[in-house]
Amino acid sequence: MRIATWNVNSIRARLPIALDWIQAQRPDVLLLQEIKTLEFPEMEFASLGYQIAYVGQKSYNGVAILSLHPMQDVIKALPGDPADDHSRYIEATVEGVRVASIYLPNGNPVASDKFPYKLRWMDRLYAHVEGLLEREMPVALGGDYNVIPEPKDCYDPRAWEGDALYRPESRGAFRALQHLGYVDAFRALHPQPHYYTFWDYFGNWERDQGIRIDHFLLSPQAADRLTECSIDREPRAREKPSDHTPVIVTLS
DNA sequence: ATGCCTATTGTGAATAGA
Repeated sequence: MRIATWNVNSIRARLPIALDWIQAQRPDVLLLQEIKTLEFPEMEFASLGYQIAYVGQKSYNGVAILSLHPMQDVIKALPGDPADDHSRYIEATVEGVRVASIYLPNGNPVASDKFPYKLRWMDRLYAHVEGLLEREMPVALGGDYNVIPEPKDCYDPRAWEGDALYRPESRGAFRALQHLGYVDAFRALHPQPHYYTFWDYFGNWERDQGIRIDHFLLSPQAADRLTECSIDREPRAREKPSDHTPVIVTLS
């Protein structure tokens, strides 16, 4: 079973690239973030055989799960704060695997209320995915975590000091998820430094100065089945790309 | 450190991203 995650930075702006990519790769499940619309363009993907569950929002945020197989028990918000109106979390069961599409808050500027919002959101995520472990089933939490886990996950750690993506609180909260028993799938298979999933639009792609912030966290039952995890840089090299590129995980 | 670019809303310039 192949599951991919991709922050597309607007599904409408990315429609040609996304349709090309999904036809070329045919993942069983594709988790999308930042669809940036209230209404997902479902028809185009349905005609390729994909079922779609999503929670949209005007202009900002928005997450989706596209699946070649039926989805069960969809939830469309991260529990823990009914007043949180950002569309940043959706979860479903596909072929016995619990999958989530996560768009974790950026958190910048750190001096604003956005940073405590990010940390509170990570606390809610911790509480929720701790509960998922009790199901003792494979869980794959994919998405844009907006966290650079370690120095080797960026080109120049000094450039990121003090940034919400690299602050000790953010990295600590990500590490806490791992300490619950969730495995960073890409890192487990690729210990080498300088693998990236995001490059800004200011020339960092050309210089290959990126950051690794899109991740799959796997429950023990999913990690036992982990055979492959890769970053597909091809969509980032195209015309009018997203600033993120897909990560694909394979479970036996 | 900031925002060189991109996207959205909506039709000009502000907001957000990371």
